[in-house]
Amino acid sequence: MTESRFSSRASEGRRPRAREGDKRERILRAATKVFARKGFHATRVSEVAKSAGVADGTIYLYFKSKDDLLVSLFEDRVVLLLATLERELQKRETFEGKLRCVLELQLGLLEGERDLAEVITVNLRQSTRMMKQYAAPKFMQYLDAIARVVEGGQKSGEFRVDASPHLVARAVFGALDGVTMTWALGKADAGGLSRAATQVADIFLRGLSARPSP
Amino acid sequence: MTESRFSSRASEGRRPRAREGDKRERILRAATKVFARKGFHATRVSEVAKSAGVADGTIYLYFKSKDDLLVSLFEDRVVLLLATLERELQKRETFEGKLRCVLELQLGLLEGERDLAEVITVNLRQSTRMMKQYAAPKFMQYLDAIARVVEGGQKSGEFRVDASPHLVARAVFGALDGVTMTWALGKADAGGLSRAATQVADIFLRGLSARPSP
Amino acid sequence: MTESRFSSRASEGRRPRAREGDKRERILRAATKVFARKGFHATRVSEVAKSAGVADGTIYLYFKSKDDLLVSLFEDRVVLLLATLERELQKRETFEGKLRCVLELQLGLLEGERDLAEVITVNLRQSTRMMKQYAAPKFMQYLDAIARVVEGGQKSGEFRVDASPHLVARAVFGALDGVTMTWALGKADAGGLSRAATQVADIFLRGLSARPSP
Amino acid sequence: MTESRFSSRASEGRRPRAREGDKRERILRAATKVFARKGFHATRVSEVAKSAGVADGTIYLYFKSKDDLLVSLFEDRVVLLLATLERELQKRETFEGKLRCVLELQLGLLEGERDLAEVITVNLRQSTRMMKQYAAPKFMQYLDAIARVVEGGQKSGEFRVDASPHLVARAVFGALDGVTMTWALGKADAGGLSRAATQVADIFLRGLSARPSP
DNA sequence: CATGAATGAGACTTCATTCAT
DNA sequence: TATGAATGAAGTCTCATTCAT
Repeated sequence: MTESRFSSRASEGRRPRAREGDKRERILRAATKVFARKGFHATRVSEVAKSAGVADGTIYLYFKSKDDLLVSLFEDRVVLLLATLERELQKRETFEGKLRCVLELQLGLLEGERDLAEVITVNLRQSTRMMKQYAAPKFMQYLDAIARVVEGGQKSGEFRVDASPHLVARAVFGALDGVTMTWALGKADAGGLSRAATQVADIFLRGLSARPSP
Repeated sequence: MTESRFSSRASEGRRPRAREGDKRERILRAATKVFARKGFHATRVSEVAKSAGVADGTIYLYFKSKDDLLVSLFEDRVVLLLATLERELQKRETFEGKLRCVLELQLGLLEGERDLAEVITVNLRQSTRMMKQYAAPKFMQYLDAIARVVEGGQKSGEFRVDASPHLVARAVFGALDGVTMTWALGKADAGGLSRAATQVADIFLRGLSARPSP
Repeated sequence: MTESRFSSRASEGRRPRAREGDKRERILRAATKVFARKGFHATRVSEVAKSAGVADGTIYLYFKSKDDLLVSLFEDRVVLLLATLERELQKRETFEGKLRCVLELQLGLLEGERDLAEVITVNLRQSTRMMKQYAAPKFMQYLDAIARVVEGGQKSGEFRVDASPHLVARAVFGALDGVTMTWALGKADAGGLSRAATQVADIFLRGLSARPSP
Repeated sequence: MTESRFSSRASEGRRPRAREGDKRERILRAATKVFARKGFHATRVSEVAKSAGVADGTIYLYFKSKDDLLVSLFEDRVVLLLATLERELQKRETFEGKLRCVLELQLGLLEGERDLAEVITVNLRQSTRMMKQYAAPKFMQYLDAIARVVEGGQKSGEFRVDASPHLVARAVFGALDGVTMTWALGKADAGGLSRAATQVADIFLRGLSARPSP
């Protein structure tokens, strides 16, 4: 994973071209940690600043507002999922493989990043404006990607056709989200998400299969 | 479902014995509506008051704080789900029937109550204290109930045994939560959730089935 | 001391002519107790009501406002001191006797009424408007009475003349106030104030004496 | 008495290290003025802020709460009296001199600071928590210092022994407090307190004297 | 006369954001 | 770039007072 993941799409027009290109990153990392621990609203900008080892004002050199911190977090980390997903989906031949890929990616990317997982599954929903105006479209885009896999599988004859692709997409995403949330809020044991991915994939794939189970 | 579902278990020890016993209820209903529309944090107590047609201070005669409003909402409406679930599960013979029951109830109860659905799937997560200290245990309790159904099905031979009951429970809950969330945030077409319940149930049941699909 | 001490001078125009003429009194007594315990501002009207065993609204049938409660307390209990003082002063022959009378009355009246003592020495000052607009004039009137005793003693040759009567009055009053306050805030041992009166009187009388001490 | 008397011992751990080291001082001065004029409870924090020429929020950079403002006022200004008293008492040879010193200091320190005098004699008592938990102990400490002077005088044979040192201390303090209060609430004529100190001292000293007056 | 649920003005305090240094 | 003291708008909640019953 190169610097590309810290692409500057977000918060367009930021000033610092960054000699030490890591200050923005430090802030983002600190935000993830503190947001996960205390929740978005309960977290003070000054706490993120202290945790990042910068002055309060410095945050505003890299982010437009506290909300932008959350948006940028989403942008920088989650958008990555979409890009990776599209790329990986190409590589798989079967739609079964593609769907399994979706599951593995969504869970695999968060494995080992418990804080990020918690922010995405729990905290992201704390900002309504974000959910409705910003994150929702991204979610939809992601759900569409999943839905296309399902639809493709139906056309190819791999998946049963008596299920709405979009509904399935929502169910798949929700299932993974639910698994991740309880994992993040609970024990968060190592390897838990990877193992979960396989099991959940098995269930969905069998459930969607056009062919009788063996 | 009669008025009894709005029992006043929550916030025990409230003062007013209420000449018109519906003031507390009016506030709760207003809160659900406004929270769904603007989100918990973005909603001002005064907005709930205005929407309920009472004075700001009146809210504090029935609820300890703004947070308590959300807790009570959860208590009064969602806890109901648990009770109903336990009751309904008894009536079903097969575990397939029981699992289908879970799905139908979770979605069915929210059908027609879009605001409530949105509050539960989105807004409830806006209060971290609530999520971690209060709602989480309730969720766990609910998940346990689902897990027990899965476990029972495995023992009876109805369900395949190569899936962790708790993981399945999380996936099932998450899938329904995801479906509800997109429904609440999106079109929320009539009957959508009921139809969804059937389809999602089909997928999970087939996915979990111990017998080869026909 | 007859019912006359609960004369209805205060809060002129009160409605209740009182079948049970003790409700106003109960409220006043409750107010004294609660004010002494928690302070005037920290005391809620509802607390006085509960302590008096009446409804909140009932208080407003007997008193115009919370402030009026304090004013009335002052009126009903302290104004009594002035009246008694004037009466008693007449009976004493010497000015030494008159001054001793002042001391004994001020302390004697509060002896056994610790709550009242605390309200007067401490709580009364919590309402600025009261201090400046209401109590101050009463204090001045009381101080004047003391000053006249001193002045009389000076003219009669009993007291030394090199001390301002008004200053002495303030010092005497303050000394008693200080003794009362520490008594009320502290141990408040029985008989303490009476014994104190004698000692303080001895000091002031010797200090003011025109004749060399024996 | 230099600026050093406004040392910043109080509210330890304040954030601002203060570019212009007088902002805290400005707030304290403004608070003294406004508290004296309107009373503690009737004064709004925003009024203190306006009077100090700072924003409302700035007050909370230097003081934890409105109450802390009063406590700090007490700390910064009154505690000084104790320190000065102990120091000055050392310098006097006779106990007569020491007692006179107490009187002169207590009144002298407030002379010219009418607002402060009013806050201490009147407003300080407006916060019950303050009186009981905070100020009372300080008062006791101060009273003890006076009592020790009296006791010393009795042992040295300067003062008569038929008076409780603690009672005398309370009377002395009260007398000065009473004089100050009426001075602050009333005319507050220049030099009044100094002249008063001498007269009150004369009375108390003669009253306490072990030897016959000349 | 009595009640106590309801009112609503207004206070304290927080904290995201700014800007002079 | 970086800082962090200062700002001030705005929210939650309290509580004296009212008034329909």
